[in-house]
Amino acid sequence: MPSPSASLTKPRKRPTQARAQATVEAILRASAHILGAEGYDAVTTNRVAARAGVSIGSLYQYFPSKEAMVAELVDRHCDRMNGLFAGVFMRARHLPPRELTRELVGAIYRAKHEDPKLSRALREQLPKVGRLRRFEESIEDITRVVAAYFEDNRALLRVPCPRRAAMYVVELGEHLTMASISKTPEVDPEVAIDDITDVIVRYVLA
Amino acid sequence: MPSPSASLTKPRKRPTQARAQATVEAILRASAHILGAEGYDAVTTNRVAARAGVSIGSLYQYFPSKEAMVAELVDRHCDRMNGLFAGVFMRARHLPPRELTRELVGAIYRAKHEDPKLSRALREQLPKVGRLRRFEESIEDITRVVAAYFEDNRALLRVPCPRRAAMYVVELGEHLTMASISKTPEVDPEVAIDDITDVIVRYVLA
Amino acid sequence: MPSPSASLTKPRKRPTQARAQATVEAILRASAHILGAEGYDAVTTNRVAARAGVSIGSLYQYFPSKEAMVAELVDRHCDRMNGLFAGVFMRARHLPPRELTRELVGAIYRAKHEDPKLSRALREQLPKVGRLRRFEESIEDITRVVAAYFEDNRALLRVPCPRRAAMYVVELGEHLTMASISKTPEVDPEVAIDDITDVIVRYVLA
Amino acid sequence: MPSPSASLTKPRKRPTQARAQATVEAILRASAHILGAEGYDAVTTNRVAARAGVSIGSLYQYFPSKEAMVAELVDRHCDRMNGLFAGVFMRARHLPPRELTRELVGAIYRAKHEDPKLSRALREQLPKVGRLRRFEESIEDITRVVAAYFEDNRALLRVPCPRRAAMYVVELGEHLTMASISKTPEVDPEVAIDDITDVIVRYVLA
DNA sequence: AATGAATGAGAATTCATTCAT
DNA sequence: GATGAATGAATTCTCATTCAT
Repeated sequence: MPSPSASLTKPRKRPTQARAQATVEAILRASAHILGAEGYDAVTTNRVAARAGVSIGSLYQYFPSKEAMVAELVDRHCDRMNGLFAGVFMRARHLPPRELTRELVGAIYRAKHEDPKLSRALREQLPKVGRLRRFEESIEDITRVVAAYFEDNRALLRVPCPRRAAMYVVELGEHLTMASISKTPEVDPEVAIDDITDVIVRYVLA
Repeated sequence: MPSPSASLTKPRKRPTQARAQATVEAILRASAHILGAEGYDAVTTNRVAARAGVSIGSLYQYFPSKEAMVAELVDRHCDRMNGLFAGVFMRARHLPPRELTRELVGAIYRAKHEDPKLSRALREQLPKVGRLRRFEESIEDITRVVAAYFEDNRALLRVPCPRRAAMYVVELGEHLTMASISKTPEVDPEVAIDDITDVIVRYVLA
Repeated sequence: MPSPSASLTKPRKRPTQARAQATVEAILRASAHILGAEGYDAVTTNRVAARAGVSIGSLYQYFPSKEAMVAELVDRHCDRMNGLFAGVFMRARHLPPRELTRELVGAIYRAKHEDPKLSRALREQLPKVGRLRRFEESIEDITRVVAAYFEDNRALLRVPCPRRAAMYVVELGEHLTMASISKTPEVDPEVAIDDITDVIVRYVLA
Repeated sequence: MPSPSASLTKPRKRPTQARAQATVEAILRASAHILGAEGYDAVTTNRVAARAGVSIGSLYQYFPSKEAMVAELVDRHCDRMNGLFAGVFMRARHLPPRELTRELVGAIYRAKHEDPKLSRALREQLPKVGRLRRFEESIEDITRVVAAYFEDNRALLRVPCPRRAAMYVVELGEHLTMASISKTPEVDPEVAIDDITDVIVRYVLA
């Protein structure tokens, strides 16, 4: 029995057979490709189905709408980023602040760097796809983690308000990685990561 | 100044020009309103014409396409921002770097503050292709000005590459003002401007 | 400014030009034809537009949905029937009961007889088209008129409850005309009208 | 009766048949439910299969098409109604006409009363083509029985044409029961049955 | 026999744009 | 110039039905 709160962007059915799983993956891969290469408006359900080598009907078996399909892409992307952040933070939390920061920025940077245009498109289509709230929540989660870290390490901190500093830092980390990847993908990642780390660290540390 | 005895029924300028101007303004105002309030997808030519109190035919009299219409909006916005930036920069370029930065951030902040939603839509929702790329180009213009300033004042600079530093600084100024206005509108503008200035200055200055 | 309560079946715009009026009529004529000849499922917007010699876009200029289009057909039909009933009742209310009844039945019968299949389809598609309520209200109106007449002429009445008698009579008049027209369109209208009148009169009159 | 010593693990009938029967019943029950509750348009083969707890493949194992499935529903309903009518008619055919009529109306009334919405949907919402015409045919069958009775009892008859009288009477019985059940469910069934009987008898009998 | 994944024709609807008046 | 009626390609989505496993 499906949940009564089934939303418009909730996947339609859990594919159980391997074949179905493959279909879903093919669809998502096709969406991602078109979205990255030509932008959201080029993502039409028929094109996605065609590129996935699947009938349009199959697409709608698994996704109730075009938005749901892209939302799934967004969800996976967010999950991946959140997981990455949490994982690196766990592993590196006892490093000195600069190194910790560099690890975090580096992880995010490299993840987005794999497909800059897709990352950007995903970020931009959040509102259309009803995932803005979810994304903001995950940003807030991260901000909370950072703020807690700042509270615990006030001695290192240059700025007075840990809460607001955390917000700036997260905003800044998110945005500068994105901007750097979109606008200067040719710059050596290590250099870009250094720069972004630098912006953050200089602002925050005593 | 025309003679005061000119017939009251004879308009001073060719009426067509004055009326045409009014029509164009009404159209752009309507586009801007819809764009800010409901986003780019809601900006349809028919709706714009309706809201502007103008027939769809007239809209196409003045704009050859929807893209041209929105491009005009973008152009004006960019012209205004660039003018603002250039003006403040001219006036304040001999202030100490921190004050100069603060002036610039403040100007941008206040300009965006007038219509946060429109500013945001203009920045985030427009397709990044064709004439609508103008926004990005205008950012690049500003970046060039900043980079030139950095080149001229290398002595003050902490970071090695003025070009890249300029990019980070502009992105950061752009984005943090927007984020601050949208996400923490309750914070005193002066405080927000101070913080953003701080982020920039700490990063850049020796 | 359109009414804020604009419903899904409310026509989209009042056509003002003669050409537009002609378009609307052509669309409605085409709908009516297909509905009568092949039933509701055959009424597709594209077919209607094609048959009306009009583009699909034009159809949607005037009707926000397929339902709205058929609803307009229903509305016109109901208006016509109500008007007919009211008109005949006014004109014939002082005739002896049997003649009055015959006039009313005859008017309805002849109106429906013009296009039996269309009348039937219209009647059957009321729920799908969101006009059930409206139809029922107009039946209730008529029932009230009949009930009032019965109250005023209790002496003639055989049955005890004028209210319920009115309901039976209207139900019966509605349905028997419909059934007679659909199932035995070959029977001489005058005979059918006599029969139906007879059913009603025998039941009701002392 | 099979031997009581038959192995308990060996089903008495070929299991396939019993299971198949159960499947068919489940499918028909599901169709009937959806048809009654949400109307014919909501009856989709996939939904029916889901509600029946059966795969769509199985549904097509037992019914070659959607039409066949609904036709089976109609057939059963008609068989039941015709059987009921025939049974009561057999049993009561020698009662005086008024009592006979009352028996028949009562039987129909009670049968429809069991599931008014399904009865109504069956009558009003099904396409009148192909195998689904069966409903109309079944009405015609009943009409023939009534007509035959009228022929055999011309002496009692007030109206000249037994054939047409039969049609009116059946339509009227059908429709007034339905209307009474749907529109005035609060009225005591016995009273409603009396009224309907009265309409019929007054019309027909000398 | 059963399953459920896959199919695809076909339906409704939108919206930038054209053009006759 | 202005108007607004008309256009139709393009898009989303449904649902009866087939078929491989």
